[in-house]
Formats: sequence, C-alpha cells, structure tokens
Amino acid sequence: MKQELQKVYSPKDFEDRIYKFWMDKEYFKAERDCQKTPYTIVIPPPNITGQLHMGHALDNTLQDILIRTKRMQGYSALWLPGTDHASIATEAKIVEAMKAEGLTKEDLGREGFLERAWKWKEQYGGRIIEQLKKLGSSCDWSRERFTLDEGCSEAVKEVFVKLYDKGLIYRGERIVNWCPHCLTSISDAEVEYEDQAGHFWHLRYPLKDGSGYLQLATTRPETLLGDTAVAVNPNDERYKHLVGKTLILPLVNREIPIVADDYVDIEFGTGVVKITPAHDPNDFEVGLRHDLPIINVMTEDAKINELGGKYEGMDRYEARKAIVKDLDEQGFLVKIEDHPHNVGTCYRCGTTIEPRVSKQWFVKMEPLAKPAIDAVKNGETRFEPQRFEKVYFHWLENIRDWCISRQLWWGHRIPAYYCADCGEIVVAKEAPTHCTKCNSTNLTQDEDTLDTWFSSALWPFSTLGWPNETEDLKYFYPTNTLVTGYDIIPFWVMRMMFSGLEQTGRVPFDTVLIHGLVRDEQGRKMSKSLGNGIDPLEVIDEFGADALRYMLASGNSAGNDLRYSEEKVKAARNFANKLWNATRFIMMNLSDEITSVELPAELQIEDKWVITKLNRLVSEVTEHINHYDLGLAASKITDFIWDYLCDWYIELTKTRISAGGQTALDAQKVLVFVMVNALKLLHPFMPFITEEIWQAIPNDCESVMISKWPEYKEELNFVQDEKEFEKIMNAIKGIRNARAEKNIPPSRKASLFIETSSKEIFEKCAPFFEKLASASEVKVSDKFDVENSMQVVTDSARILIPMGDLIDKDKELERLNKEKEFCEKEIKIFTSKLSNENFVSRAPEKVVNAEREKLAKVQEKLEKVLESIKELG
RNA sequence: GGGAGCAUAGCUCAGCUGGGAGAGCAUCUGCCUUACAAGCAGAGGGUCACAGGUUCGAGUCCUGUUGUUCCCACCA
Repeated sequence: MKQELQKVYSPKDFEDRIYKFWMDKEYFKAERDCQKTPYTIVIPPPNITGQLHMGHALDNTLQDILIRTKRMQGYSALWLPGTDHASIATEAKIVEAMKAEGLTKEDLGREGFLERAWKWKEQYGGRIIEQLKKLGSSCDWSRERFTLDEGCSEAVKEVFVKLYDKGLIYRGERIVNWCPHCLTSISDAEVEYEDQAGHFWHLRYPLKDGSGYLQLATTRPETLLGDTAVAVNPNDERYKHLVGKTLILPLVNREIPIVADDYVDIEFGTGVVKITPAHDPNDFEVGLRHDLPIINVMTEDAKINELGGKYEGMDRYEARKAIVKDLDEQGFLVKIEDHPHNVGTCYRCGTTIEPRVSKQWFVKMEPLAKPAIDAVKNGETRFEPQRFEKVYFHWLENIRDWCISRQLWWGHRIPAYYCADCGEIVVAKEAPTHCTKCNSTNLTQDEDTLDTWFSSALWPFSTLGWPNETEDLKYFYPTNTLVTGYDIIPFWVMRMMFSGLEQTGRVPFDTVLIHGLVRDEQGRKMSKSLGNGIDPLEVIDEFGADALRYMLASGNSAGNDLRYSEEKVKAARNFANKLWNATRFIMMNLSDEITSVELPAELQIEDKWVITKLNRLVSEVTEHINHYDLGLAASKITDFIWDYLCDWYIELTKTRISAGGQTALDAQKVLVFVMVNALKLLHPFMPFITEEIWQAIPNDCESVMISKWPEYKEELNFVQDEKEFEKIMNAIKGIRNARAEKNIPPSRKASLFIETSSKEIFEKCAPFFEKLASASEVKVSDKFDVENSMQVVTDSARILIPMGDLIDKDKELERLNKEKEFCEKEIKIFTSKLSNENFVSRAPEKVVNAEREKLAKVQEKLEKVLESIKELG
C-alpha cells in the first residue's frame, strides 16, 4: 500500500485506514512457533458496560507498546483481548433500563432476565473493543474471549468444584457486606470507606433490677432494635460487678445480658458497648463467643422488618430519627455529639453498606494466600515498581475469607445443588440427576452467582483453554507481563496469583507492571460525579491516537499518577507533525535511484555523527523498554528525532543535496537509513504515523510493525568522528549565540575567520557555517589579524567575525572578560578536584579521566579568550 | 492507628546502579532560512522542602522534621 504523504499531518485521514491494513494482513495474530520465544500479555478485560476512559487508554497504550516492541524483536507476541461480564455493574445497568419500562427482575424471571442481559451484551459489549481499536491496540482479536463464554464458564465450574472438594470453598452463615441498593453481598475488597460526619448518641440502658443505668454510645441508634447484649471489658473495675446482670433494652423492652469481652476498649467512651450481632461484624464475633441470639431487624433493602415493632417499614435513616426521638422522649438519650467516622460504601453504587447475616459461599484464603506470597518473595513474579509488592503482601497477609456468592443473576451460577429431601449439598460441574446421598431427584441449584472477580481470577489461563491442555496453553502460559493500575492489585492481581498457582502450579505472569491514575489538569481524580473526565475518543478525534498515546507514555514513570493536559497532547501532536514534515523533506529530495535502505559506501563526518547518535539511541531505547522505563525511551526518541535528526542532520544535508552528485545521493541514503530506524524505534509508541510514513519511503519490510527491531552495532559507533564533529557544532552554536546577543538578523551575512589547530575538519565543514551560521565566506588558518571583530571562542577554535559598525569594543571586551571569569572558575573547580588525593585514588578511572579532559578543554579555551582580550585591548 | 508515594525552573514533570542540574509549556529577543510558525535561532529562570549523617563526591543512599496525596485498619 504505497502512500504519498499529504502536505499536512492529519491523523484522521489515515489512522483508520492503517488499522484496517494491519487487520487485513493479520499482523496481530500470534502463531505458536517453536522457533520463537513466546511473549504473552492478557488484557485486563474491560467491563462490557464500559466506555473507554483515560485509565483504559493509559493501560492499553502501555500494553501495546510492550507487545509491539516484542513482536518486532522476534518474539511470538500474543496480546490476548476480551471483556468482563461485570456481574454487578451490568445487572445494575439492565435493571435500571428495565425500570424505565416499568419492569422489575421478578417480572421477567431469571430466564427472561438473562435473555435480556445477553441481548444487551450483544448490543453494547463490543463497544469498548471498537474503542480499543481506535487507540491502535494490536490485540489478537481472533482469540477474543469473554468471562462468561463457554470456555471461561467451564474453567469457573472446574475451579469451584476442585476447591470445594479440597475443602477450600465452603458455605456458611456469616456476616457479610451487604449493599441494600444492589441487593447483594459484596467482598471486603469491594467496600470503599469514606469519612462521613456522623454523631455519637449517648444512651442509657436501665438495669432490670432498677439499680440504675449503664451509659453507652452508638453511631447507629437504629440497630438498638437488634441488640442482644451489652458488653464491657472483663478487666474493667467499674463494671465487674455488673457482668452477668440483665438490662432492659429501651423501646423494645427486651431483657439483654451484660457480657464481658476483651473486644471492648476500657479507655474508649464509657467502656460499654451495645452488641448487635446481626448488624455489625464485631458484634457478630462477640455474639458468637457468648452465644448470643442474632436478631436481624432489617430487610434486604435496609428497612426495618417485622421484628422492629412500630418502626417496621421505615428505612434505616428514618428509623434512626424516630428512634432517637423516642429515646429522647423517654429519657434514654443522654446527649448527642458530633463524631466523624469511617463508613463503608458499595464501590459500585456508593450506597452505605449494611452488614448483614446471611448464608453465603466463601473461599478459604489462608492456604491459598501462602504460596502467592512466597511466589513474589522468591521472585517468580515481580512487581514494577517493586514497592507495590508491599501492598500485595499486606493484603495477602491480612486476608479474610473471600465471600464469592452474589445475589445476582448475571454471572456464573454456583454449581451447587440442594436435595430437598435430605438437605445434602451436591457440588458438580454438570447438574446431577439425583442426590448422591439419598438418591432423591428433587434437587435445585443454588440461586446465587459468583463474584465477577472469581472468573477474572482465572483469566490468564482460562482464556488459553484451561482446564484443557491446549496447545495455546502449553505455548503461551505462563504469560509474561500483566499491566494494570495499582488500585486493582487487591481485586485482581492477587486473585490471579493464587488461582494460577493453585490451578496450574505456576505463577500466571512473571512481571506486574503497575501504573497510576490519570488525573485531570488540576490533579483531581477523573470521575463521573465530578464530570471532569476527558473522553479519549474526543482527544483522538482532534489530535490523533498517536498524540494521545505519546502523551500518556512519555513524561511519566511506572506506578505514578499522571496529570492529563491538553497542552501535553498538543506537544505530542507537534512532535508527530515534526516527524511528518521531516519525512516530506526527505521525500521531496529523494532520488529515484534510492529504493532500498542501505548506507553509502563512503560516509562523511556528519553522517558518522548522526549514525553514531542513532546507534546509541537504539541501545538506550531497547534498554529502557526492557526496564519498563517507557517514558524515558519515548523522550530519548523525541530528542533524537527533533534535535539530532531535524535540527542538525537535515540542515546539514541541505548544502549537500543542493550541490547534487554522489555526495547528495549519499546524504539521501543516510537520511533514509536514519529515518527507517527511527521509525522502528518510535513505532510502538506512535504506531499509525510511523506506518503511514513507512509506506511512503524506501523500507526493508512491508510494514513497520512486523519489521525487525534495530540492534546496536559496534561498527556504527564512530566515537572519534562524533567528537570531532562536535567541534564544528560548538563553533556554530558559539557564532549563533554571539550574533543573537547583538540581534544580528540571519540575513546579514558575515565573513568568518577561524583560528584552529583542527584545520582539516573546519575546512571540510566550512559550507556548514554558511548555512547554519550565516557566514558569507569562511577562512581557516592558524592565525588571523582582523580589525573590529567579534571574537567567538570555543575549546577548539577562535572565530573572528568582522562586523564593522556593529562592534562595540568595550562591550566585546566585557563579554570576553565574562568568558574569562567563567573559564577560570571552571579551572579552579576541576583543579581542586584533581588535586584532591582522595578523589584521584578513589574515584573510578573513567571519572578522573573525564575530569582531566574537561580541564584541558577549558584551559585551551581560556588561552584563546586571553588572546582575544589582548588583541582587542 | 499503621503503611506508601510525592516535595527539582513560573506551570506540568523527567533524572537508570551516587560523578559538574534537564525537557515541554510559559516569559523575553531575533527570524516567513524553498520539510515544518503545530516552526527556526538564541536568552533569562533552580540553596533539587528543611536539618543532620555516610562518601573523595549526594537531587540521587541513611536518619529525623515539615508539608501534601493516597492506601489500609472493627475503636462502639
């Protein structure tokens, strides 16, 4: 697909076309190739409810950079994509949509609801996939998976049954985090705590024998309805005599005992705690220890139930008001204090969690956590940056059993069957026809589904065919790099780790690359409620996917948050534009003879200079990417293309190209060579523009994305020439500097008299001074005598520029004296350093030599400056 | 209450295993130099939060302090 470059860089005009080209060529498809080393990334599956946001854009840009690099480096690189059914999020969305039609889940029934949900998935589930394509993601779409597809469901059942048989999954009546809005239990990780302004209600509970009151405080007076005891610390002298006595619960008039339990902090408040086992996790534990009754006074949507007497039907906050009012009227309320406290909320809907006792399924975590901790401790899997291992360890070391059942329909239904006759629980992958204990055929499946993260936990291997020993699984598993945000470590990374180890005996990936959050320009988290989110698709539309990707990848380091700003996107776009125009320059001047990528037989010094820079860039970029320093790699590439290639080398070739002949041809060859290699290095970061350009210039492969990653070559390392040429560059810079200080416009050319000991190279490079330093003529010699001249001094040359009327001798002297002082200062620093015995003997030789070299250079310069001063004065 | 990150130019941030402080944007000056004004050539601007320490040498390593952000935690 040969493409001519348009005059103006307009990414909109080609990004979609390029993506289609890649798809048609099936470049994303990973082949199992025993000649190649596999490199695998599994995508963090976005929710089917999701729309691409900046977090996705960042996450997927990083993955795409890695996978494209590895692909070019010759790995069999698989980026396995897919989506997550997101049980709770999706179900909530569908329920909401049904509400608009006046329908409830119950109206449709389970079957009807699921039918509707699948339809919804068909309709919207692919949306985010299309958006990922806009970003340029080179996923192997032929392997796309869905957490609720047949294979993943198979894996889920397999794991559930295996863990159950091992005793690692159990069912029990426990207090769980309950969301009264989503009407389901959620896991500890799914609870978000937030500080809320609350109150302390100080109450007094009368002793049954009428001998007085016990005073206590609560933040949730409505739970009083479910109190079944009051607890004090066994060592609390104030209350020792009361332990075992009975209180009358106000309003309810239930008789409740005073129990002693270590849980109570003597120092805190009055040292008396009311115990509501059904509505507080700690109270639940106390209740278990003292065999207290559990009185659940709330419905599943957090209203007071029939056990709440006159408060029945009130929502928990209404009930709170009513109860406080009644307590006050009846003299049980002592006082109310302001009290900020930490309230658990549902991470999906933000509703305050209501702890609730119910029968749920749990995964026993301790035996699973241990190997997952060890695998990171012994380095089988490592986090990048490493500090996130602490977060990981902290979670696993303090983990509690994982509540995996959800009172939802959209998800993997729990493969447990209850016998109506004998009560036996049969857990099996396929629905059993009869009870294994009593042979009854009267079996019903558990109504609940599994936590959505239960299936995500299996993602790295379920997507490759597990539990079947597929060829893909053998070849691509374990995967290599997992890329995700630090906020997902407890939900997902940790669970993939222990699941992978338990089910496959191996860690699911060797590296976890952690990135931060994308914040808005003011540093705030992008959120729906703030409405400060930036839509990546709009950014792509305006500036191009390459600019967005480049902005996300550069100027940022692993694990740290990143601030979005349009200025940064513009800067990235400008860089793309620069590259675009550089290519246009090359193409405009490209001879038809040049159709391949090869260096000319003879290289000029400036060729060697740029090739050396490129060669060094190759090793630096490769190294940085290997270390996941993608931001560093990106800025190195920018620096090379913008500074070395565009601002210097292209300018240098202009005189040669306009001169024509062999030297012009050679320059074109070098330009093509440098550009082709720079495109390769840049391609993972800016895939579209590099491909578009690639197709327009001579190249060595039908697509840059499958071309061979450049390698450092010692024979292209012309260090000496590089140094020599930098003498010329320094002279040019010096002249520009001096002219700029005097505001001499470039149009006003001047003769240059260059005094130098490196005559040969300055003579050879004389034409460059005409183009780059506004010289009208250049003379090189050991010594000149020029009246009324500016004196530009570098370490290798003294340049005299006769500017006649523009020269003010005094000012020139002043400037030279400043230079002199500067040189002397430097000499002092270097000399003192080098005369320090300790430095010379202890610092590495390389460093010492470098210092010596610097000293020599400044000394040379100083001599020349002094000479100039002498002449002027 | 524990743990972690951050503190570098006016702003946004880089700075790998310690070897003379960097980029982009902004500011100022001069340029339409036939690839690019989304550009070119220059300039100014920093006690690298503070205080100690290790070292020949510290933005970089160690300790403490301050400020700030985040994560975790059952104080009713």
